[in-house]
Amino acid sequence: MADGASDGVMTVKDRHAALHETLRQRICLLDYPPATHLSEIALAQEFGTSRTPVRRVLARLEEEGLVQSVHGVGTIVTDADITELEQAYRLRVELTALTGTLDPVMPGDAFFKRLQALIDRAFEMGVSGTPRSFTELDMDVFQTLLELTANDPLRKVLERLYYQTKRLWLVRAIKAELDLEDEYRIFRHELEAIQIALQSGDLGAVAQIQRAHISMSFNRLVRRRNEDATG
Amino acid sequence: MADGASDGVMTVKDRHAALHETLRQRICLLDYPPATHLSEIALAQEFGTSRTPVRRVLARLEEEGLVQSVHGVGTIVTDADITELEQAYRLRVELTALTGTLDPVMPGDAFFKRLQALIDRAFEMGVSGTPRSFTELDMDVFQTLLELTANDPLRKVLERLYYQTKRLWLVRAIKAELDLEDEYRIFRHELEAIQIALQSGDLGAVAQIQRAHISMSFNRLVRRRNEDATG
DNA sequence: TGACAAATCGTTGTGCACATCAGTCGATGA
DNA sequence: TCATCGACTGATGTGCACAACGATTTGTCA
Repeated sequence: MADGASDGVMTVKDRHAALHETLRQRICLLDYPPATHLSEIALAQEFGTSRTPVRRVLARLEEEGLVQSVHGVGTIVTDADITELEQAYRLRVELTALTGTLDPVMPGDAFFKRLQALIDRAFEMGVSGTPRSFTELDMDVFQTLLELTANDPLRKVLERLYYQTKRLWLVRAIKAELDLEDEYRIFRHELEAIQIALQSGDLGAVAQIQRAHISMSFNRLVRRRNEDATG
Repeated sequence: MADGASDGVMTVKDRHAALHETLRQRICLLDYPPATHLSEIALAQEFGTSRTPVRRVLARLEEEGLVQSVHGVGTIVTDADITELEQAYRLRVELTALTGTLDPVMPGDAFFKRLQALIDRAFEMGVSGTPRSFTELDMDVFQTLLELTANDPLRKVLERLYYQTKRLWLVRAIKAELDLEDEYRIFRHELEAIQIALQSGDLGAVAQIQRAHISMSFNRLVRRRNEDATG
């Protein structure tokens, strides 16, 4: 991971960013499931520091809506509730479309190779992949495709919304409330479509494809919820 | 200001929010001009607390791009540079348009009265208003119009972008690099247009009007910069 | 036996002392 | 006189002890 500078030095902000990324990963991969109590002291000991830097990271995670700190109670991982995250999801859909119109950047050859490697990973995984490994792949794909826009504020906001909403899918997938075979197949198809659009040099199309798939993914989540409710 | 709960109690998060709002206001109204060194100790003494809560607020302001903390140097108010904020401005333009399509809410009578009061303030100010008092009015208008959408993530992002970009205008206005009479007149016209669209019940039109004016405002800032460069 | 109250435990929030770092001023030597 | 090195100053970052707070448990009385 691109933690520190090109040297081996770990400056203050690097450690902060590394810890933030680690905890965010653990929360979104459900290593810390919703309602988990995070101990500041335990985290401080694990990372060989004191509570102060840990608290700073937890405060940032609270701003991002992934945890919630209550005085006298603890720092609890927030629940991934679809009704509360629907607004975030719909905003994410619209913002994804903007990546095609706000400062799109045509990538170089190295990008195409990385994308091909990601597609290979998706096909190798096939149907044997676990929901967790699939989510890890999805995160890598997201971070990669984020490079297609140079608009930094847009990237920051999209990253926020992505990690806010991504747990919804993983929770449902682990509970076997989703047709995983369908999900994997659709994802592979999306990757190929994006590759085709990229080879055509149409970054607007890439954005629209992503937008469509995010929207469809949300609809599948909602549909399954409604079916469970009526069934 | 809606600081605490309905009671007079000031809980922890209320104090945090109040301090954050205060400092943000001071930065965006140029009480702390760009490059100002903010002293954690001085702020702690002013607000009758210690450095710890102040540092938490400053960290949040740094996330929002209003200040920058450097170890061994200090916490400095960031520069309001138009080239760096152009991406944020363009994103703000597009997001403003989304307020008309993502969870728009038709306001009640109380809202119309508040809007009329704001319009009255704008006309009373006329040409005698200072750039600062004009910005204060603009902030109140922004916060009011933000209620026209119920999409909370969208509101949070828009608020962020607004305070990031608003200093650009005020800096130019104070340096008399803008035609203030024009700016005031256009703003009053925008308010009336919004009122008309609201009375028609067309929230999408309200969003488009705002979008157009934000875009035009940015273009006036850019145009003036280019003229100064060539002149 | 049940209900209520007080003590206890663990947690986050705060304050303070110290470590660490960058910029500056001044002494010192060529 | 100028350059260079070093101490000094003031800032943010960190660690630790304590305060404030909420949930739980336990003890007591009706």
